[in-house]
Amino acid sequence: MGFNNATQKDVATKAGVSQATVSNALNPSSELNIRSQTIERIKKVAQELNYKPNRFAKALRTNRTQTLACIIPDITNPFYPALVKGVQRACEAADYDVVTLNTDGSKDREMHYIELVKQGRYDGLIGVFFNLDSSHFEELAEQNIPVVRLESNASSQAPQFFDSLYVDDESAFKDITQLLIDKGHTDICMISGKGGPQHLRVSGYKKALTDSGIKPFVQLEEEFNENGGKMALQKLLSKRHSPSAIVAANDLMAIGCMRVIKKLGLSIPDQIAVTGFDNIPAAELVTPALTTIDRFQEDSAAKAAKLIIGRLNKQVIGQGQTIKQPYKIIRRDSA
Amino acid sequence: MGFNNATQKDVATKAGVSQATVSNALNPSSELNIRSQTIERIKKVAQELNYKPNRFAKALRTNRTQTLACIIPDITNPFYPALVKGVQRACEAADYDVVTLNTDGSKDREMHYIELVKQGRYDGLIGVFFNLDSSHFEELAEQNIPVVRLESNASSQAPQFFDSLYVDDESAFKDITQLLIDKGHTDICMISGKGGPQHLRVSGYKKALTDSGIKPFVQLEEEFNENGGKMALQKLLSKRHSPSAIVAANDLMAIGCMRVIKKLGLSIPDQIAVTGFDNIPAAELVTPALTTIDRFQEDSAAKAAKLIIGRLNKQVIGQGQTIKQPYKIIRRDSA
DNA sequence: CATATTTACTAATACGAATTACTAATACGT
DNA sequence: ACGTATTAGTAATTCGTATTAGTAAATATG
Repeated sequence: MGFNNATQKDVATKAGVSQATVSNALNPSSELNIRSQTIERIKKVAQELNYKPNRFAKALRTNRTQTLACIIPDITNPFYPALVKGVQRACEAADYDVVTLNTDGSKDREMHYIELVKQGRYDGLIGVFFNLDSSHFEELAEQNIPVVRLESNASSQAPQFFDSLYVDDESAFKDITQLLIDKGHTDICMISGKGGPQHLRVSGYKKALTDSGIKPFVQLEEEFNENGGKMALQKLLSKRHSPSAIVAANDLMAIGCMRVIKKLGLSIPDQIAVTGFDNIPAAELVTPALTTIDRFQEDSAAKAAKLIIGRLNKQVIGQGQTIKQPYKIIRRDSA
Repeated sequence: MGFNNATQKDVATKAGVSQATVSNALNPSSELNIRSQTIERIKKVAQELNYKPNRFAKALRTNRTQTLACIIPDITNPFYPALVKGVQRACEAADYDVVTLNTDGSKDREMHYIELVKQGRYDGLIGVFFNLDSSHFEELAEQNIPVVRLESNASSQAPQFFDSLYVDDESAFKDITQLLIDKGHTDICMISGKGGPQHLRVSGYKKALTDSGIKPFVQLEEEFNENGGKMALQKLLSKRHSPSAIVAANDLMAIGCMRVIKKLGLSIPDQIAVTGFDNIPAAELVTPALTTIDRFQEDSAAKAAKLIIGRLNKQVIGQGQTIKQPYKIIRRDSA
């Protein structure tokens, strides 16, 4: 298992200096004086021997693991791969490893992974949490372990133990509902799951309607996936006549809902228009292609990772920030 | 950064023994004799102090990192999340971390990551490689770093430097083509990308046709994604009259192809039937739902991870194995 | 009963890098 | 010319664990 790796000692011997000097020469942060020609010589030898610092020795000494945790509900949920990729991209550039952990959206698992981070297994974490509030991150903050949460609203309470990148879901849903209103729809319903951020989406939908004097109708469902979308629409139709447009809380629900509409022989968007949220890959593959909202997951996540690394390098300091991220309506054929 | 973690020394002091004894008591693999009551006492104290071994110290000493690399082309390709999840599931159970690395399908990046593994950064690797052959894994084998490749055919040449889990693509495509034949199709074309495993898929398709005396027609395209599917079908239709069925080399190509068919106003499957391969999540979301082949990615990948861990624990020894994995035709509405 | 063996541990060291404390040589100020 | 800085390094120690080499006491053997 992993032999033949040159160590600082090997470099030192070949360059005719001590191990300490190699360490200092290669870590320019050091305060010690070394002649620049010596530094050059050492660097050259290091290159010749293909010296790569042993990150475990380094971690042991410095308490820095060069590894970040990326904690998400479920990598097989099509919303998350782009997020993970953004984190990986930013981390690769800085030679950080990233370990992706799935919580399944359960509080126990969210707390379990936080625990691992507290134990110093990772230098920082980027995460999407459904069940934790600010206080769960206090100890992490005390230990100086930076955290970025990717969220759906501005988490406002001070003290802020973490950085927060959020998309203004309420405003996004107000916008997409407005899009439907502008297209002349006067009967617009919403289907949504019951989970965390979803009430903001509902409230955005309602705000747009109130401004236009349209009466809201919201059908909630436990699951917020494709099946939830199917169920919600069926319940909705059993309660009232069919609306001219449906705002779904996310793409998966929208797609489930489209399935039911098509099965009923109704046309999309002519008889019922449908909108989603997330712009998952399948959104442009379904028929008709789904009108939805992109949250630029990959870029936001990359930004999150850079922020963490910035804090680890003391380039970013001070209180946790709450930073709004952009979104964009993607007009396709379903509305 | 990660203080307040109890060490073996702390446990030793509190239990009134030496650090070495703690180490030995907690690592039952050791050959030393320790009274079982002493072991119990140490374990109890360890629990009280919430002792967690420092995995970097451990890694430094043992050259074992408790981390596996999972090397794939692209986490945002819908085929891979399930695979990654399978690996994560198996690794979590054994307290291994998994670092997921994206190669973008490029040879440079594939080799780059192999290099990292050689440096001892990970204990083993599970990977999908498009551009590497057996010889690239020889050094890894010499260093006793176990490798499992997830492949599309039995890689046969001895000496076998790695384990291989493969799905018999040729046979799968023979089967799905046969399904179309059995449904009465007599004009079946195939669209495919040019990349690695795809020629086996083409040859499976051809074999089925030859047995039935139908003339094959294959349209190749550079990209093997949705766009590749679109392009391939357009080229195909510019060269010959439209077939009654199309076998696509994967789901993404099938979906692209379906888009073109629908745009032409032809019905699926009545005028043209379409089949895919992979059973990505979008396959059941498109309209009509795609008939395709499931490769049980998640389970295979979990098996791969367990195999790696088995080798690391010396529970599995000997030459690399080549193990066939199951597949299953998923009949939906597109064929 | 004297010696060999086993039992149950401890002391010392190693892993590779970072860091603290030290030293030898040169330069500087008065 | 003498004491003080500065320069350019080195030696020794540390991080937490695993392991090798002991050791002291208890037990077995002839």
